Amino acid sequence: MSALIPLTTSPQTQAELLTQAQRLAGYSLGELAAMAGLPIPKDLKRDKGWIGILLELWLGASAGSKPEQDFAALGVELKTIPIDSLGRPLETTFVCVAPLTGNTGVTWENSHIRHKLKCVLWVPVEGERSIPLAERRVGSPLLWTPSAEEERQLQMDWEELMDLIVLGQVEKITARHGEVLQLRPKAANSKALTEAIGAHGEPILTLPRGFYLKKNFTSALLARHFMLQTY
DNA sequence: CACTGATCATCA
DNA sequence: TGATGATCAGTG
Repeated sequence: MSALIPLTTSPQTQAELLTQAQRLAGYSLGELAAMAGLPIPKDLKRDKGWIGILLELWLGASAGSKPEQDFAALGVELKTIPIDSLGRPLETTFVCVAPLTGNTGVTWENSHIRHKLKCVLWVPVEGERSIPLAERRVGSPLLWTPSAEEERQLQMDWEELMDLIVLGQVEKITARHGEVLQLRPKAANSKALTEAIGAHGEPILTLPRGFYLKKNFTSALLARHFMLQTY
């Protein structure tokens, strides 16, 4: 019997990473935080990334702020995803910031988002606000690589959205564009602006945008793996 | 219910 | 400012 302890060093293989993630399944966030010596906030209002940080700690991810995958050596990105009692996502999933300028030569193949989604370790966590944060439990992890169909969907949406961005229509994009991928603000607040291309090709200032996976996509992805109902 | 736009903390 | 980690909260 081995004690449950956080990985202090990066996992060396995907199998090691997955095994460690599997060991966490069933534990509450309160238990994992206590064992890791991490203070537990009352709720996530002022600590929206707290669960992600906690899981990074337990899984030996290079914690913090690197513009790379969480497990660069393994080519794996870590994503926690809040789910309801039936395993359905409660929120869209942020993937990465969308490039609004300098997109010459950018294709789906060499895009940042494709690289991010090449391999993702999904860790579902109970997310209903009726459950106190400390009592929410970690679910079974899923090491995921997009299927051909999933990648096709992502590419279609990405190309549609990027076309609009490049053509100066970024401010006309709504969250309904795209079947599985959406573009929404991703900023500190509404006063944080970034450069983009205007309707007449001129530079404009607009809210930074991010790519988010819609719930229908992540729901199906989790369902495919866990064989849960998708409705 | 999904969509919308806004927001929070931390780091370089 | 923009990258990392995301969720909040109001409206159709």
